[in-house]
Amino acid sequence: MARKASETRWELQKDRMLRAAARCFNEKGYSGTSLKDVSTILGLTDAALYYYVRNKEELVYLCYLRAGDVGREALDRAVAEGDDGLDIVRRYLRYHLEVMTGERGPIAIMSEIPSLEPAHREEILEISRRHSARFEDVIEKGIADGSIAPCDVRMTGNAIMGSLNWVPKWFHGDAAVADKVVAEFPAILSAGLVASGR
Amino acid sequence: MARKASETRWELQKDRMLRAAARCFNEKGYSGTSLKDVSTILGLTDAALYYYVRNKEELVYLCYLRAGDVGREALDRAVAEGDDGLDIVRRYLRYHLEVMTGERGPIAIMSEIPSLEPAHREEILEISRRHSARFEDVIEKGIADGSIAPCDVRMTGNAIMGSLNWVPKWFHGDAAVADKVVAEFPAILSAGLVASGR
DNA sequence: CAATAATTTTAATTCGGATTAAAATAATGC
DNA sequence: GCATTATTTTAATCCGAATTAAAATTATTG
Repeated sequence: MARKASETRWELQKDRMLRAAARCFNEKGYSGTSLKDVSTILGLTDAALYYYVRNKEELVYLCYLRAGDVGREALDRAVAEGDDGLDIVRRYLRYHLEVMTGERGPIAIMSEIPSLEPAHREEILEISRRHSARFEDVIEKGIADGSIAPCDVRMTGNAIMGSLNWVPKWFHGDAAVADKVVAEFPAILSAGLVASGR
Repeated sequence: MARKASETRWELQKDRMLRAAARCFNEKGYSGTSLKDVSTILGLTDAALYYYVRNKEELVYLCYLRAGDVGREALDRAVAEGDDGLDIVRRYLRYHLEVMTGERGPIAIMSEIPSLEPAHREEILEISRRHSARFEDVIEKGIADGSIAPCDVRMTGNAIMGSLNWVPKWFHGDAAVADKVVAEFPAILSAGLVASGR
């Protein structure tokens, strides 16, 4: 109830909880994850989670909100720092993958949006749609500036984002693999975009 | 598609059930799907499903087995009919996508392997691993025959399979989109593989 | 048509994990 | 050290979907 005075500690614990939950959801699936699984990672009792969250649905919702933030921040940064469209795509992929496979991870795969309650579902869907649209805009920009070969922007976006979204399914925290993912994936996923003559 | 000449009514209904279940699982998530959701699509009562399957876990398991079959058949056919490594990759993608987006679909996304019971889980994991390994072999073959540019085979395989696995997440049966997916995806996903000079 | 098997339904029951309330412990400010 | 607030636990309860058993319906076969 009270959540004013010591927001720092509260938020730290809550963030730990969200990371633990994301890990469970990604690895064990949503239905396979009980609140006990999450709380055990934190060294707590399942009931303790209700101090931070109203219910399991909200736990998923917050994981997805966090996932959305991470994606948006990566794209923001790529747009801010990047050069032409192709460069922005590659930076975005690298930045996003760095977080996914790094200390702030894991990031929840948004597999269970439909089981969110309507208001939350709409919000997450909107975030998701907006992110895809922004990414497609970058591809279009790349086509316009000549760095990216003309292509079906929607399908290409779907292809790249799908691959990215699936990463947490097979990446499970191995640091050596993380380096390889960050090093290889941006090039692999953007290889098909490169305009001829580059 | 190796369909038996005479399929019993039981087998036909069971197949309908598996497709209905795959659709529910993909669209509503596993936890969001009740047996009632599946049975309603078939015009049945939830309890009727138990005539075809021992329990919900087995329903998932059979959906995944089916998904595995579809992938294997597509790869078999691509290997049988294809030319060099790159051609096999492209055919595989096309064949697999044709089934995913066609009449036999939808195909279940294997998101909930961890919640399968141990024996089933191991079996599905093994099928999944074998499929990935076969796909990576094709990429290696392509590198050897010069059709595919040298690359990190494991990462490249992960990238392509991830994108493929995610398709049922955003494709929901629109025939026009299906055509576009089949037409565009194989090229998009294999574009990065092409050896220079092709 | 009778008889048997196949399929589905009705009507419970079960069961595990989510949720809650109250109590206990730990932290913090004065 | 005392009072207040923050955090966690204990110990239920709740709830809904999975599951089951028996009955009812529908198909099949000789």
